[in-house]
Amino acid sequence: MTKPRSRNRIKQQQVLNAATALFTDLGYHATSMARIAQSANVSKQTVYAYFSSKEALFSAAIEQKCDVSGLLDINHLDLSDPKAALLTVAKRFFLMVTSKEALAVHKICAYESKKYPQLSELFYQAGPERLTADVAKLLAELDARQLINIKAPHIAAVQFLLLMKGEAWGRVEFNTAKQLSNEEIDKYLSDSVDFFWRGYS
Amino acid sequence: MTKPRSRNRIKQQQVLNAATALFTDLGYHATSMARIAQSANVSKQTVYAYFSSKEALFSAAIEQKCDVSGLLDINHLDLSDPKAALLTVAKRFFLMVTSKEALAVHKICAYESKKYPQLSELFYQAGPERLTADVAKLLAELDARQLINIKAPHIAAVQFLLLMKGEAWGRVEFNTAKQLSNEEIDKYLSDSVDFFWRGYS
DNA sequence: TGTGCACTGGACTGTCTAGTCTATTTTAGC
DNA sequence: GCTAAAATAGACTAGACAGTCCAGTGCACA
Repeated sequence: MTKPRSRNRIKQQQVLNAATALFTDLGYHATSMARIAQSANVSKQTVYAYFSSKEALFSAAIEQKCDVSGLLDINHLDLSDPKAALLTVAKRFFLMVTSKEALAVHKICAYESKKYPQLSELFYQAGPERLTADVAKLLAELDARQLINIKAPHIAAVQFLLLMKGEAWGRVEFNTAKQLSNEEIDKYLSDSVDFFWRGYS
Repeated sequence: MTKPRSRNRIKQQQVLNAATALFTDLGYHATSMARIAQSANVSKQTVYAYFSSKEALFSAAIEQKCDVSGLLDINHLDLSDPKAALLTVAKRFFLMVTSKEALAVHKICAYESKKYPQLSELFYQAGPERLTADVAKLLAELDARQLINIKAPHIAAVQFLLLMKGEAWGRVEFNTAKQLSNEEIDKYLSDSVDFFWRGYS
């Protein structure tokens, strides 16, 4: 029953998409296979034709949301104004990291990291590690052009990304009553880019 | 059956402790009431005598782990060497935030923040908000003594704490195969305190 | 010594859900 | 149009688990 037969890849994708939406929205336990089938407009039997178990479907569903390659798009930045370039990266990163989907995947991978260690490993590599590498590359480039003074780009990249999460990220993650305004966030990001710049100039 | 009768508060605490241990270890769904009763050396009936439902017990169990007051102990620091004081705070913070218990509570509150919004609110206030306020107070004191130049202590405190999580925190959170050594962590923390200091001197 | 409360253990109910099975219908290629 | 694979609806099994019920035990206090 596990083997995906040849014909209809579309159904498989329907199932996967429905599963991703439900898992990230409701979590693992609150999402039933029946509900996934219903939401995908497919019979339960079909779900099991493509995915051998709930666990397998869960893994496949989360996996397809882990990848963030190209998100910061660091290769198309105008480096003539390096601080502005960093601010652009900071804003892209912040938007991504506070997006509903990214947060959901983050939570679910962290929570299920015991049950699915290979999944959280995958998340970490395709997510944080990838982003850090991108930023490190950018910082190394700025250093090579003598626009900034960074001898350990990886560490600096870690610091940069952590900084840019700010208070707002935690507040979104825990869905607190008080949320920061866009103005506060913009100010925080630009202050933090300045701060980062001062530390490495 | 909901009312806790007068006599035996000890049993109630036994139940609560067992529940906390199991919930933080296994998560909400994987922890059954029967198992809690067993682990507390108590009958299921007794569990229900003190806590009206699984949800109520869960809330009570997590609540008792949220509080981190006094953890950084900022009032007994030697401020004659401010950078050393910051490094001390950084180390305390890092140890706390990567501890098994803190991570478990963090994950569970984030994951269940939709189902238990009041719980994640409580966590945020008793945890991150509290720690940030402590650090902000310390930074304001350093500023008052003209040892550092910080006009927005709250923001600087947010930055400080984010920085000190480092790469190691994420790796512990997601339980990645590669973990950083104590030497790497110590180096990162002291580098980051230096970096923070440069940004605000 | 007797009364009543706290507690125990285990049986029991109802519900939910992963996963299977069957009989039937749809679809695609020849 | 024929055939076989693919899909469907829905019934069904089996197990887990929240929460209740009950009959009985032990302890505290008067």
